[in-house]
Amino acid sequence: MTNKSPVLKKLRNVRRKDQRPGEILRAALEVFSINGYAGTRLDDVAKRAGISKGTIYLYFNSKEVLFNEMVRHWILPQLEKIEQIGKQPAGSAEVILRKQLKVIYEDMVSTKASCIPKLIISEGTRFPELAEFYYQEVIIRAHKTMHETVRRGVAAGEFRQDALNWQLHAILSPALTAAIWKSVFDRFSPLDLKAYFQTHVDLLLHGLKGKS
Amino acid sequence: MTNKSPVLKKLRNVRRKDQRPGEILRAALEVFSINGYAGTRLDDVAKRAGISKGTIYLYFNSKEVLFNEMVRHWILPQLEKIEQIGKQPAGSAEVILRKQLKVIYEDMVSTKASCIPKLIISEGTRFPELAEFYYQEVIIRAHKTMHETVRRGVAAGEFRQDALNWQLHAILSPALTAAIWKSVFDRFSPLDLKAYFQTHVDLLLHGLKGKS
Amino acid sequence: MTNKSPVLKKLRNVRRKDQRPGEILRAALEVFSINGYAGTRLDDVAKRAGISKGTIYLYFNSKEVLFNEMVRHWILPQLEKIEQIGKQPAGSAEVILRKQLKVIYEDMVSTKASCIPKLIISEGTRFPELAEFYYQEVIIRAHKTMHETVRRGVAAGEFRQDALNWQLHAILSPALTAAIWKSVFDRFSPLDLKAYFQTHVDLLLHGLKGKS
Amino acid sequence: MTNKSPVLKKLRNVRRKDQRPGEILRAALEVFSINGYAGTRLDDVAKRAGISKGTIYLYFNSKEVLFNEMVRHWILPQLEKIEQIGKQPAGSAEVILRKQLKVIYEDMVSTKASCIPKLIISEGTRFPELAEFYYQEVIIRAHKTMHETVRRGVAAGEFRQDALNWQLHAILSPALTAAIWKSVFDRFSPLDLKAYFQTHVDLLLHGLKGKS
DNA sequence: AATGAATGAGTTTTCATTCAT
DNA sequence: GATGAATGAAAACTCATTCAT
Repeated sequence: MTNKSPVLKKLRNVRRKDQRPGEILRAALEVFSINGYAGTRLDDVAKRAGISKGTIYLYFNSKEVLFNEMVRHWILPQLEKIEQIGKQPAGSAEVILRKQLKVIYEDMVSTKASCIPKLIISEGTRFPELAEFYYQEVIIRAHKTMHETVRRGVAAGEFRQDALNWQLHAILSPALTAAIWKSVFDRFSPLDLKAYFQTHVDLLLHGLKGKS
Repeated sequence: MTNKSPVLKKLRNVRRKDQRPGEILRAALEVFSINGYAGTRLDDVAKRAGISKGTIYLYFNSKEVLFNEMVRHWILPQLEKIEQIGKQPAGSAEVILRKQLKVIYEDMVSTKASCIPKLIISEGTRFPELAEFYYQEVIIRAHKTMHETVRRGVAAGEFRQDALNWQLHAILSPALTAAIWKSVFDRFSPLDLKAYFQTHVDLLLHGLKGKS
Repeated sequence: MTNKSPVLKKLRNVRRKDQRPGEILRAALEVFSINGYAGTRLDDVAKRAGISKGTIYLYFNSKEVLFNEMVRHWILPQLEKIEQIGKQPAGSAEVILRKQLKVIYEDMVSTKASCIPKLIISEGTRFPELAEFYYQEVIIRAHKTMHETVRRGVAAGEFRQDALNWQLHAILSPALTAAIWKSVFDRFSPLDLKAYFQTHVDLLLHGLKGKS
Repeated sequence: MTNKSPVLKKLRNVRRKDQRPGEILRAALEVFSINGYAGTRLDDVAKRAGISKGTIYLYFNSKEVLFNEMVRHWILPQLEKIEQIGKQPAGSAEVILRKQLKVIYEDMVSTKASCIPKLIISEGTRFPELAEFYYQEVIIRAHKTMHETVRRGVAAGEFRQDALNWQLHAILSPALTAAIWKSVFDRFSPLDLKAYFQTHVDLLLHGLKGKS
């Protein structure tokens, strides 16, 4: 009966109270990413969170608000990863680039939030601010950081001169494709993420280092 | 009053009759790709096709049937392109690869059907047969064809030995990314498709040809 | 089988199509006036109109729109009566006043729309534009017209001088009270409208004609 | 720290305890009279009373019970006024009538409870017992009392003989109208209650005293 | 073949009521 | 006694589908 102790009860409750929105946001991620915005019933989100439909409305004013806050909530970890990418220690451009790509794969592809890119793609037309937010805060920032690394490599004579002109979409896109593959096609042909990552890095570095 | 002639009417009608499903499929592509399956109202499809909602049901038994047939209809051209890729004439592996990639870009990215990948990604979870169909008939076949080209290049000493181990997702993914970019982010930052394609080919060929 | 004649069918249909909104507005008047705005379920309006819930939305965009248009629709006849009041022929002020009051009673109290005043009173706080519309277009205009008659009577020496200072609410209020009584208390004590009207006219005219 | 003394606390609490229902009934009057029964959320009543929603249920078993008790609570003062009307001292019928009307105006129109008539009108259909209670205990009793005064005036030769036949609605209705006006239209055109009362009395007495 | 009015099942949203603390 | 988080029944509103014309 230890869990009947008033102190413990209070503790448990406080924790629950604070967790509620988080639980909902987690359930929302799972359900929205399977069914999309319009295809998701709040009943299902509630059921997955183990609460009743009405409870959602205690924390989020509408389905649309829930969706928006959910996406932003799960983008945050990606933003933090981007920060890390920028703070790479000194070293050869190649080493830095490898580390940066590794960080991107780890979060964009291997975590719970790996379905975020799919959601942005699916709902970007209906929620343009969300698409723009993702574009500005995740894609562009990641691009900039990695471009800086390429610039350093070129300056050091490590990379080909014309690598500077490369479209950065082309440099990052394998990571995006991996995230999508995990969400959509993995059931038909599971992705060997390690090998895939290796291919990506090889391809990129050979491309960067080869003579123009 | 020429357009009141019974013969002309009939002619016009026959033509119309044949065009009807096509008009609907085109309207459906446009509307579904913007709103997704659940977010699309048949009213909007009808409006865009310039017909009434009931007419859709003369040609398609349900929203779901329409969606499925629509996707398959617009995947067809991609299938045909894939066929062409396989029938590449002899030549250096590099030349063939360039041509193959060009064909893929032309159809997957530059045509009306360029939103199909986005749709497959968005609705693949809800329509798994569709996702599988796309996986088998488009992705796998394109992979196989290109892998054969790589094999030829390796045999001829044109490409690095270990290129055979490369995950083909990584080889094709830039094209997928381009299609998605066009659908989702182009409004924020328009993609320079020519330059993007160039980067992709450079990256790939330098990677393939570089020494292991 | 005469009603299967194509012409008749068409006629019937056209009539129905044009009547639909009117039928809904009638049902809405009946149900809203019993339950008030918030207490009314559109299901009940639909049931009373003999249609389904969805049909209401073919003609009115929301419950609120239906309510507003309903009130305005049923106020129209009152506006027309007001017009008539203003166009009274010459005659002694007393005769004109009697006719004017009769017209008011006939429409405000004896018709289907007699519950409009009750609705305005009940919902005026929540729909201030509606209350103001009724105030401006019904109350004020009726006031002005009758005040003009009083003025004429005073000028002709028929009415007391100080009658001009009378608050017109006090002159019209018995009609309002009668409408309310009909809607609320008639079940407990049915109003003898003829006698009530007689009292009102007597009271008013004795008051107007008595010496100051 | 005096307010931490247990005795004071208890005192304060006792007082609070006794005031609680009254505070709720006051808040309920304000909110119900603005939004009507169905349009009122208990949350709003609680907020206005400065308590939590659950607390209401400590004193009232349901929204319906609260509404009923609230109306009866605020009708009480009107009942007491009616008692006073009946206990008028001797004097001319005119003087008594003036005093009686003054009392009615003072309570029905000038107090916090002046929105009660509007509430009865709005919700009378849904709460027929309430409407009947108001009819029997307020309207009928006021009518009877004033009719007795008229009878006295007629007997004394002070009023016209046929005044006895007058519908009493017509005699009291200006007061009702004033209460309604205050609740609904005052924002568009504020009622000058003194002048309005004067008109009412003038009109009535001239009518009563004029020769038939 | 084509229409579009009508339907009603399904979804979002609200809110009276309960209850653990 | 007081709270306010949680519930779920009920109501507004939507839209795929039908069908009379």
